[in-house]
Amino acid sequence: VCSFPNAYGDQCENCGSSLSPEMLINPRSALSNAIPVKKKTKHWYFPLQNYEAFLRQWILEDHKEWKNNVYGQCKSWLDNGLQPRAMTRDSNWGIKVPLPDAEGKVLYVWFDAPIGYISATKELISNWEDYWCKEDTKLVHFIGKDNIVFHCIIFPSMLKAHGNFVLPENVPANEFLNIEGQKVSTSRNWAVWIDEYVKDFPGQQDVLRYVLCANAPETKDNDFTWKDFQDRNNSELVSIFGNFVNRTFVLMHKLCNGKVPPLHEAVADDADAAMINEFQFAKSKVENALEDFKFRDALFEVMDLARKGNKYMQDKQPWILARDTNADGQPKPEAQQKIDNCLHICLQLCANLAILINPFLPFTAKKMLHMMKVVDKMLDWENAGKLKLLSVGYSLRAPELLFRKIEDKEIETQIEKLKSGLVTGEPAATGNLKQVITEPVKPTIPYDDFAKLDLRIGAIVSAAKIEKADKLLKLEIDLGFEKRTIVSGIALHFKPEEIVGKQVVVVANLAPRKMKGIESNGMILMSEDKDGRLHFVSPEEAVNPGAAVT
RNA sequence: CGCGAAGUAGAGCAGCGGUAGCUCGUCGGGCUCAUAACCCGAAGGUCGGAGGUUCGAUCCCUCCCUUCGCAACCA
Repeated sequence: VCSFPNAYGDQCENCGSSLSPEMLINPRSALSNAIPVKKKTKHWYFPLQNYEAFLRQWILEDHKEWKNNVYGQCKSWLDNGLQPRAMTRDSNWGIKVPLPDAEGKVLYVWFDAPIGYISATKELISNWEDYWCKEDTKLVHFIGKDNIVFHCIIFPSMLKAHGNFVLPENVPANEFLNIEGQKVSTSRNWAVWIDEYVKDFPGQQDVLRYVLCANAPETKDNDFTWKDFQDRNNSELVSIFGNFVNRTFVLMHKLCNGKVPPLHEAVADDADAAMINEFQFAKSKVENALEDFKFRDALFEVMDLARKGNKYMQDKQPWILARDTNADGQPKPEAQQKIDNCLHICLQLCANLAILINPFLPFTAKKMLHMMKVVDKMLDWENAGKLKLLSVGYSLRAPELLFRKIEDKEIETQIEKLKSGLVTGEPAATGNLKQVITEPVKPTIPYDDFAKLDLRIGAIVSAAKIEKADKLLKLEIDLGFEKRTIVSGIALHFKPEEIVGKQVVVVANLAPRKMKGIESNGMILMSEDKDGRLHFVSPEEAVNPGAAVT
């Protein structure tokens, strides 16, 4: 349609046209550059169209609560009409089709991958059927947006066809998470590798968990940035959550002899009651958010409870009450009772926070258990919302910091690491046009400016070092219609004898210039890679010298 | 070209017909048990753009722009 040379067999990245493979002009293999040949083949199909009615009812009517992106995508597929889908491929690797007449056939990825979910369960536990076949099982697929149709249309149809398996209850597909503005790519090494993270931030696994959850792309694509990682750690985990737990423990040791103080009903006030109510309230808010797959909101509610704890303690000011002393320097009994009440509630709140944060930050919950000297069992979810998790009179350990501040320098190191590890310029053969921008793109120019350049293919006829010049080579270039002398600053990168015969791109109408007394008539185009090495820009295969580059 | 999702303060998100809000960040003041929180105050948004419906639109309609995804021998 637009004659874009790198158009794929399904869609053109340039003009966006949908293409069938046969519509391609002059098709080429991206790997070998060979001309494709049409072949006859045979495949096994799944009659997806037979499940259209079922899917319409099941998704469009019975699961209106699914997320916008998921529901919309499914509706679009169903409205366009389902087609039979090939479940086999011709390939020399993969899961072989176990049929006598299926030589050279393997199963389609999306046929065997989801079945793999089931076999993985089987591998793991003996009662695997409880997870896949019982009516009260809730199957939920946590996926990214690019996999929606496979988990909502194809796999459910397969399960339905079999008949004995439960269907997904929900498929809360997320959008994409980028890193520092660019798409994650392990092949380009644009990623945060867990093993390296653990080395660089030992014991801080929960920080990454926190940031990834708090910033999850639940409704739109999102960015992971190291700055945000630092901010969320320092201002939320350290200052709000960590600080609340820390100040509670410090005060408990200072004002209550390191023991859980009693709650004196006689002096308890509305603020105490209100704070206690928040326990149960927070529990149900977290619970509801989790049930709705709103993990960001759920985590926010946990933090919000810690925030309320900070405020409660601030309003109570036990450290001020402690100044109301008798002659012996000890707080008066009534003051002490108020202090007891405040810290009793703050400590029970810490226990509650441990339970609520456990699904998100398990290591942090464990640390808190240690400080509180209680058993793992306390973290059971049904304990959330309760007031008497820590027994009165029980002595607790000294506080240990749950989180530590992350310094600017650490963040800079990570950003540097990320950028320096980036692998740029994927092979052109992959047809990937989205190159990494290593330096800013120059201002836009009109086409006419570009047209002023006369670029030609030339062949290097001879090359020689120029005396008293480290970097210069004197090249004779054959442009077909004439031979030219061009001086090029590439002597540090190539030996003269190595480059003779090579075809290169020449700027043919560049103003002549003298270098070391030799007149250079043109310029050779080079590309510099991330290691500073130079590479010729050359035609993929030999063309006639003088050919224009446009 | 088409289809789906998204575009709201520096960042991350709510709101979805009636004076634009939350968390974090920024600036000023108070307080201080704490890796400091909390309180008070302030700055910062023509809610992607243009039309339309309405007494009134971030919210409804139309068109447009931008980003991501959309049947792979990738999972």
